[in-house]
Amino acid sequence: MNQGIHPMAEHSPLPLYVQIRDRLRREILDGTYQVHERLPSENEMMGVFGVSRITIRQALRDLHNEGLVFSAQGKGTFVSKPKAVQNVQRLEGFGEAMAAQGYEASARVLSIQQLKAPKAVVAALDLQPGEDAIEVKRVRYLNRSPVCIENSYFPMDIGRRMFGLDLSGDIFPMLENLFGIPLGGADISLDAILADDEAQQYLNLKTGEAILRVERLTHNRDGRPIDFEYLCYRGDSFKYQFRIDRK
Amino acid sequence: MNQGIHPMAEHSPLPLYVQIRDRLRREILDGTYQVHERLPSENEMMGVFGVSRITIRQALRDLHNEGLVFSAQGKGTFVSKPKAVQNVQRLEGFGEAMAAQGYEASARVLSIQQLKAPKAVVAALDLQPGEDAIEVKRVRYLNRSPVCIENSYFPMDIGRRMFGLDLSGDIFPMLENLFGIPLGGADISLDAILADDEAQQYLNLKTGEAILRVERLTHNRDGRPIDFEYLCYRGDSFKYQFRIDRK
DNA sequence: CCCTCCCGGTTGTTATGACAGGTCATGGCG
DNA sequence: CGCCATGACCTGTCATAACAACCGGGAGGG
Repeated sequence: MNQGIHPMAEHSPLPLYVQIRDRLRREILDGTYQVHERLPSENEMMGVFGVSRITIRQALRDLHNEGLVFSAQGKGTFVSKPKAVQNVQRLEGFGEAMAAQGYEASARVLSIQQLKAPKAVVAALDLQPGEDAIEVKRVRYLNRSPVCIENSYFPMDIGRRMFGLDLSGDIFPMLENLFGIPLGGADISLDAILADDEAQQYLNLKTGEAILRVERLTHNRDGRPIDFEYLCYRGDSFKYQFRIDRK
Repeated sequence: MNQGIHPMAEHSPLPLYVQIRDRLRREILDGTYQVHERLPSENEMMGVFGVSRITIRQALRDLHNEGLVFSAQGKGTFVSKPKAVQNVQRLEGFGEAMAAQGYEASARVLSIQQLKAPKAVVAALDLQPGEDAIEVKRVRYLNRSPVCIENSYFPMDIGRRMFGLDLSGDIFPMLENLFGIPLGGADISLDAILADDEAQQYLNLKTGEAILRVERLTHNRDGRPIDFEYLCYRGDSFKYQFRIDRK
C-alpha cells in the first residue's frame, strides 16, 4: 500500500489526509478537475492513494467545508463552482483566511515594543491621552512572497502578555484560545495609498506603487476595542474579498 | 448500549452523531457548559451516549466547524465562545450609503451602450462567449467633487430596459422597484491600482496616484448574477467601510 | 413500448481497534 | 529542594469492516 502517497517518508510529518486533501485541492484549482466534474469515487481513491476510506473521507470532508466540492449520495463527489469568496461574513485574520483557501501563509515579526500610543490609536482603543500601548509590527508572506505589512496596537493589559510568545502565527486564535478573549466584530476601513518607505522596503516595491490599506479595529464580545491594526497590502498581489447581503 | 441516545426509536431517522451534536450545542448555548469549560472527554462521552468514538468525533467535528468548541491535543475539548450573532451587512449602492450618512451624492452618466461582453463580464454574469451586454459608465460625485468612476455591466434582458431611463440616481432601488428584481447579495473584491487615463480624466488625478478599485457582482435573490461593476475610487478622498462579525 | 424491480456502484453512518503524540501530575532521584 | 522520568489521560490519525440509503441503468414483465 501507499503507492501514491508515501506513508511517512522519514521526515514527513504531514498526515496522509492532509497530503491527499492538498493534492486534490491543487488539482481542483489548477483545472485538473473541471467544475461539476465527478471526482474518483472514494473506493477508487483508496486504491490510488493506498489508504483507507476513512482517510479519503477526512480529506474530502475538509474540501467540502472549504466549499470546493459537494457530494451526492449514490452519485459521487463533484467539484463545486469556483466561488471566489466564501467565509466572509466571518471575522478572520490573514492566516486563517488564507489557510481556509489553501494558501500557505506565514509571518515574520519585525518588532514588538511598548510606546506612547499615537493619536489614532488612542481614539480607536479608547485610551487615556498619553497612555502607553503595545505595538507589534509584522510582515505577512503568501507563498513566501511578502504581501502585507501589519502594524497592530493592543492595550497594555493585553499586549504585555505577548512578549516572549511566538507571534509568527495567527493572532486571533491566540487571543481567543490562549488569552481567553472572545472576539466580537471588527470595523474595517479600506483605502488606497502610494507606497511609503516602509512598504517599499518590506514589500519589495518601487516608488509610486499602489498599496491597499486596511484599518481594522477588532472588539471583544463585550464591545471593548482590543486590537487596532493597519494592514498595507501590495495592490498587485492581493485582493480583499467579501460578500454582503441585502437586508 | 445506546442508553443515553435512543438508537433508532421507530421513526428517528436522525443519525446518532446529529443527535449528539445538537444536544451538545444546546447545552453549550444554554450555559450547561461555560465558556472555556472542558467538555467530557471523548472516552467519557462514548460511555454516556453509548456510541463509538468515531460518532462522538463526528459530532465534535461539526461543532468545531461552527466555532463552538476547540480542541487541544492532550488536554481536551473546550467551549470556545457563545452563540453566533449574525449582523448581516446590508448591500447598498453608493448613493444609498452616502445618503444614509448625510452626504450629498449625485451621478453623471457618461455613456450607455450595447457591446460584446468582455471576458471578465462573461465569466461574472455567466454569459455565453460572444454574447452582448449593456455597459453603463457613470461618474459619482460627493459634495460636487468626483470621487468614483463606475462601470456597470448588465445582461441584455435587464440592461436593455435601461435605455431612456434616468440613470443619474441609484440603480439598486431602480432594479428592485421599477424592474421588480429582488436583490440578494453581492460578492465584493477590493484592490489598489494606479490611476489610468480614464481615472485621471474624470477624477482630476495626476499620473501615478492611487486608486481603490472595487469589483462588485450583485445577484438577485435566486442567485443569478445581474450586475457586474468596476468602481474606481480616488484613494485620497474615499474610504470603504464596513463591519464584520466573528461567527 | 412502458413501467417496475433489481443490482451494482456510490456516499452516509457506525463499530472496533490500534498507535502516535501532547499534557499534566506525581513521585523518585540527585 | 529541584529536576526529570514515568505513566495516566487526552486528542489526532489511520485501518478494517459492515450495513443503510440512494442513484442509475438494465433486465424482465405487462
